[in-house]
Amino acid sequence: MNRKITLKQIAKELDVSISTVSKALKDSPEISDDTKQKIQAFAKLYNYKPNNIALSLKNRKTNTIGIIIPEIVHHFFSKVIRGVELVANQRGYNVIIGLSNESFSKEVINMEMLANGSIDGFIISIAKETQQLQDYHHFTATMNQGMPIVMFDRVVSDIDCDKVVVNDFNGAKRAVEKLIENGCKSIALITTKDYVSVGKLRTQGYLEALKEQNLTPEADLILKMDDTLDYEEHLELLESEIEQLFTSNKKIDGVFAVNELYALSAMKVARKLGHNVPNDVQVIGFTDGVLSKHATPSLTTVSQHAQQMGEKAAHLLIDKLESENTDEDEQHQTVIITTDLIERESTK
Amino acid sequence: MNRKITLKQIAKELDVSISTVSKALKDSPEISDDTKQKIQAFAKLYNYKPNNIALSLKNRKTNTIGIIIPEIVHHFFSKVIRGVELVANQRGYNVIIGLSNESFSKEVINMEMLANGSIDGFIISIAKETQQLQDYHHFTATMNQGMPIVMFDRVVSDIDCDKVVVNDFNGAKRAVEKLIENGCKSIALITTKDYVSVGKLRTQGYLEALKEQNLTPEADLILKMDDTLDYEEHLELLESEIEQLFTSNKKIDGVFAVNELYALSAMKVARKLGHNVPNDVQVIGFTDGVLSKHATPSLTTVSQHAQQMGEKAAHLLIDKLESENTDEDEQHQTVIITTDLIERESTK
DNA sequence: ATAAGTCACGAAAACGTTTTCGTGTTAAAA
DNA sequence: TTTTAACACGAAAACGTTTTCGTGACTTAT
Repeated sequence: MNRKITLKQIAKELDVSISTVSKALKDSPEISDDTKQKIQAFAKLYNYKPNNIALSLKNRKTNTIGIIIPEIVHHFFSKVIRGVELVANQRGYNVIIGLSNESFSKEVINMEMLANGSIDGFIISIAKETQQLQDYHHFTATMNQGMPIVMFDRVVSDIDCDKVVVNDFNGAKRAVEKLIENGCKSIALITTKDYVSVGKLRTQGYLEALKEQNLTPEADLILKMDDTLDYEEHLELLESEIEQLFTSNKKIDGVFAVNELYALSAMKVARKLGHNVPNDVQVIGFTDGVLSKHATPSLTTVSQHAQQMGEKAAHLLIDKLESENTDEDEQHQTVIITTDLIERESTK
Repeated sequence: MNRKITLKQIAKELDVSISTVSKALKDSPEISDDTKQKIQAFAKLYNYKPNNIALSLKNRKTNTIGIIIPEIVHHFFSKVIRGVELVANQRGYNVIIGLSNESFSKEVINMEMLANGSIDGFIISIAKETQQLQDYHHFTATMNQGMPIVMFDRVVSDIDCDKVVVNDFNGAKRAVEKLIENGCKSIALITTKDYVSVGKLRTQGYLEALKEQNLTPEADLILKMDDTLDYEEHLELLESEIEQLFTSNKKIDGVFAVNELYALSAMKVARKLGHNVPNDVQVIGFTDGVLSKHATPSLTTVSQHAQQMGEKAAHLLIDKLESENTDEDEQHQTVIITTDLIERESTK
């Protein structure tokens, strides 16, 4: 077991000073060619690599970014991580993950744990519970310490930082327009309670599309799910709610759902009730998931370009980290990733 | 912008030495109650938290574990990560991720980047390319430096380290037995080329099940996919291969596939060819995915308990990190997670 | 009153780097 | 021959901790 070799050990072996070794390995002109050769050869032989922790301490820079997300077993978030990791790696950074599990306290603890020197900046999508509580002190505290934050997807408008979001409003609007174009007269919406920012925006997009086409929204057609429940575990609850929606509104011929699971369940329930998708009922979901692609019939969805969001967020953060601009009054930007409507078999 | 406060600053403000501050904050009996109170109050006021990097350097311990996986946009791997993160957090560790993207060189680079002091140990599932090349020098090198490794799922038997695997052989065997019990006479296998360790084991399980039931395996019924291709992107290739399998073997009434995508595609093709699942053809897959659960018909699968694997791997690693036992000749263990057959609609 | 012991604190080293600033030696210039 | 400059290297500080050891100032026991 040969522990990693240090400058000090090399110096001792070769009977020179630590400074000399350090400089030699950096090809400093201060050191004679002879000495450099000797030291470099020795270092190579013993596979010397500078200790990252020591460098971090010295430079007060870890070259590591922290990403805090509510959940990792989720196609959208894992794609975002992939994007973040991709550009982070390209630009010489590591990525450390923290899962809030949708819990406010876990989000806070995770951030505090990482903010004490472990990372240079955060990329965050906030927990549902945080959105409900509207307690953002941990964000402001972190930023006050000079640690930049980039929020994505679930952002909070009160906080002034860089953001990467999807145009939820437009994406939803476009989806509903598509349903209308395809002849739907009675379009249901399956969404979340309003405190979830993205759910709210998508709902507004739905309403706007109806309005522009002079259709009057009906409260009966809007199903707001309580998404504090984990419907992955309680599919039957979700399905029974949707079934009720269908049975009490026989004329439904289109469904826009704010996520993949709702959309899929809608298709399932529709089929169960004897409706054909897309002939009797057309369905559009929202997300980047695998389910949409592999469902039968495959699901038309609004694609969020998750990986692109991750890449953009990482670029924004690293740009900020590497700009010497330490002004207090720097400008923050919000990047909007445009959604695409991916047409598949669940629409005509 | 108030940068994080340090011991030195507190010491200066209160006109005591750094040592005194450090001890006071640790409630050392060496320090008088008066001074302790004063210092603790001040520290609390300024929200002092020790700098992790400095601690890491001092203790030569980062309390961070690195996880290297081939791909993160994958239900199995993200569940493993969730498991790792869960116990890591419980036990006071952070998790830093590296994606090999199935590439040997990225795996090596990632490991080298992290091995230079950033982490205390690795949890790894190796890239396909590494499995092909059979070049494991980066693993041995890392371990030689005294950095422990825990491998999971895709492990390499030549390397002596802790491992967490699924009983691929038994899981596959059980699945095929189930098909036989359910009356299948002609069971096809859709698997990968043999260099993928898990694919190989599952294939062996398939063969063993047939053998025990005195069924003779037929080469025609075994489809080995070249999994260097990304079939998520080229579904049609996969499907045409499977279609050929079905058309040249009309009597197929059961399919065992070594992953979710293959199984799903098999169902799709079967349906396309006019077969009913499960009445004409029964299908079983292998994995923990979402697709199986939400497919129509939902897919009977061999569950791998990915999260449990992650948890176990993390425990193994941290146990090793925290055992003072620094003996060279320590024993390594291989933990086998038993699979479960989850019966759904694709089997009778 | 002196020796011994406690108390409360500070100095300094250590973890592994980088970098600034000296400094002794040699070579070139005056 | 003396002054100056270049050269090649080392000492030391710094990043922020923890911890060992030392040491004055008291207190207690003799």
